[in-house]
Amino acid sequence: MEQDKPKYLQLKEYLIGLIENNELPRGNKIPSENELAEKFHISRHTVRRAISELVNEGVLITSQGKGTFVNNEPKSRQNLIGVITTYIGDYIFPSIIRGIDQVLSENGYSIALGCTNNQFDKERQCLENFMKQDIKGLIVETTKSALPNPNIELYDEFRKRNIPVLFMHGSYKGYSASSIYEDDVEAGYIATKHLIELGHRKIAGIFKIDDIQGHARFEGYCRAHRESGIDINDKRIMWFGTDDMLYKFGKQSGDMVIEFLEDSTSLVCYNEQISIKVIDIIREKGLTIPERLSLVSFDDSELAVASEVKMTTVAHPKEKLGIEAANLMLKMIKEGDGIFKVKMTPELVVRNSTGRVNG
Amino acid sequence: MEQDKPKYLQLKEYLIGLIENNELPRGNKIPSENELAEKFHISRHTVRRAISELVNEGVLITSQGKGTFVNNEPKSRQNLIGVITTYIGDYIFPSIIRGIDQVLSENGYSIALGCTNNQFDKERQCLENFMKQDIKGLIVETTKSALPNPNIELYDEFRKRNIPVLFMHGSYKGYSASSIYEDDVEAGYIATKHLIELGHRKIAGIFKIDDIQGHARFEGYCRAHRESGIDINDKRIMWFGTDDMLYKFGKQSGDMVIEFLEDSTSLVCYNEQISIKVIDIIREKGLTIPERLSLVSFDDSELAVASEVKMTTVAHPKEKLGIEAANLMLKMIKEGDGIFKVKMTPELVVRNSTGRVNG
DNA sequence: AATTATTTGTGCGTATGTATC
DNA sequence: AGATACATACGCACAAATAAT
Repeated sequence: MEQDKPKYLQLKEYLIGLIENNELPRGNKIPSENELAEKFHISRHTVRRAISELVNEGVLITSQGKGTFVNNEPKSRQNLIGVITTYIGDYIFPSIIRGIDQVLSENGYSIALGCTNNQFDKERQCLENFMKQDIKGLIVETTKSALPNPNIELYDEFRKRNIPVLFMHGSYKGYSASSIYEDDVEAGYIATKHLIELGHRKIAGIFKIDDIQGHARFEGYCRAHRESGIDINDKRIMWFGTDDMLYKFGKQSGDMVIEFLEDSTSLVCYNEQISIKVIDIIREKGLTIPERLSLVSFDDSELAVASEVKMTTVAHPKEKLGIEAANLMLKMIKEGDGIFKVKMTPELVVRNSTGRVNG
Repeated sequence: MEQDKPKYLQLKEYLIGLIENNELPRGNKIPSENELAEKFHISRHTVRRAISELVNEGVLITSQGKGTFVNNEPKSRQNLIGVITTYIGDYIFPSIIRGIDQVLSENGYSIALGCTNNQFDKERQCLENFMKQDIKGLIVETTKSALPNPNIELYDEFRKRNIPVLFMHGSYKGYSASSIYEDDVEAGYIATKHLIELGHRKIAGIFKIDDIQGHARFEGYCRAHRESGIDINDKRIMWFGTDDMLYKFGKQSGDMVIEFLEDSTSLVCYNEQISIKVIDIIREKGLTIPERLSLVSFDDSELAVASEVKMTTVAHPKEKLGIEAANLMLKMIKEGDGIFKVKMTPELVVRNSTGRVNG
């Protein structure tokens, strides 16, 4: 033997080597304790120690009177990837998960799921749960991504343990990490550009204030305006947050929304859950889309074609984003550290909620 | 000491007892090996064996030169519950998962997710993945539940390992297991009954053929007819499967659907994904709901109120079903074996897709 | 700063028990 | 019944880390 390593460790390595080189195939009997002791001129006690540790690690199985055997099913590898999403009612969530699951399950991984309901304390709970699981990677849809995050230290802890973390839909401000996201600035840009090309100049916008996606889409909205030399009027912008979302677009707020849209000929609307409600409000007032108001939405979910008015919308990559996220995660697991950024390009889907401006 | 158990096992139990009774609080030093050996009149070797096993189990931590200590963070328990769903695009899926997650995360469990896309081979893959994970329980939304299942042996394997299995949305035919489900017969019944009470006698039905839910809703449909002495006409029943679903209700099939509905004044429609498409087809022909056709749907998802016609529908318990499923799972884990059946009652939500029959 | 006692880690030898073939 | 192989158990010696003197 070699070096000054403990003899029982040397024997362990020797046995593992034999198994890995297939000189001791699965299920085979290994030499008896006495044989090993004799061969390496060590005591049987020392042999037993090496074997007992390998048994504990699930590599070997001992059977009194029969012998010691190489375990057929190697250690049950954990192969879990943690996935944290925000508000699971997020209507594009199932597509994303499906994409992730598709890739991961093919590679022998499973998804461990947690949802935050877009609340920091729930996010923390998820992270702490996953910390106890032996996950191999973490994919996180950011919670209230436009705000500073109080759970950064936990994310650091994962990285300290060499567990790669991948953010979806934008990472936290000022926190450097791998991320995969739709190019939301571009999405906001092409949505607005489409309306401008149809002759619209009075373009209202509804955006989400506590998600970075809302900020980005707004930025695209602004860029399209600037590029075309159209001034942006603050009165045409409405912001909403996770908390007042239900209220602001409920039945009781119909008049407020109508008033907000009064002076505009078109609307860039944050997502289809909101768009559906806006369409309802407008229809109830006897107004029509796109004649009275052209509307561009985002995501291209089931809801985009659920209404009689089929929405013109900027399609979110959804399932494809999930697939790419999973592939990137596998790469990160393989290659170890490094910060990756993947940006996915959105596409405009023109249906019949938009038309040339009237008058 | 006692009995004829191996001495090292007796010592292990003694130490575990001390820890559990808090006589050796977390982080404390336990007596040294020599002290224990002396106290119990056993050799130090035997003491070491007991301690080394406890170290391996994560109960103790040894430190050369310092001593042996009770581990502060007891073994990172796995606490994973496997959840298998069918086609994840199932539009009520997010709600169910949210319900499950809500309960499980509060109890320190995480969800391991897999989806089958309603295909048996994918279901098998999920089960095999979970077999390798050390899951504590399994909640399964049945795949093609009306057909015999080729993966029964795998479910048996879980039960052999004392991992409780809970089926959602009906268990497999002829397989006795715990299950939690909406009372779909009742759902079909109250949907049909509602139409009958509005004076309808010519009630068409669209049902899914390869899910047991489709069969059950159809059964309720039949019962309501029988009870009211109305004959069922086979020509008013349309069946569809997972595979021909997209085709049967796509644009190209509009005429076929219209022809199918020609002689009926109302429709009981399997779910809202289908209902939305039927509504579209009808609207394109210039017909109106509920004047020309009253429609009752199932599930009460986002889609039910997405269209201009707000659907009368039988509300699926969704989130509540998820919550109940998770609670039942926790109970099964605690109490061990036993077969539980939980039936949840659906409720009719009357909106404006149904009206009194004309003429 | 060096010494010493304590505690765990490594290693050998031996004996007996028990399951399997 | 006997040989073989693992399981339990005792005793001893020395190494290495730690803490207290």
